[in-house]
Amino acid sequence: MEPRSFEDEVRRVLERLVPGMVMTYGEVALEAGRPGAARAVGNFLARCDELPWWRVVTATGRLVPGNEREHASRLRAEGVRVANGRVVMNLRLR
DNA sequence: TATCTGACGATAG
DNA sequence: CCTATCGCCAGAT
Repeated sequence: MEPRSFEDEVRRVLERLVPGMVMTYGEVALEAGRPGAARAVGNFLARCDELPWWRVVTATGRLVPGNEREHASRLRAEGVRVANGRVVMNLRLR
């Protein structure tokens, strides 16, 4: 069997995200079976308009550099809290 | 095979 | 909180 490409793996992950859900680039990479490829995920999303790229942010909740206005707008439209240019992340208590 | 690029991430200061 | 660094990855050259 021909192994699916990196981009196809990322599509699989993004396609099952629903409005209001947000993931980090690193999480997407992990779910796609490519731990550590967070940077590659960003590069791909940068030139992919068929996917919900706005539902992906950095590990600290930062939005897309240079396009924060639109990014925040799209997120808020789905009920996601955004403040000071970043998504209000859930506190992951351990 | 070697380098370079970039919507990343963790860490040190 | 911020910047500087370094490590990592997939693609393009």
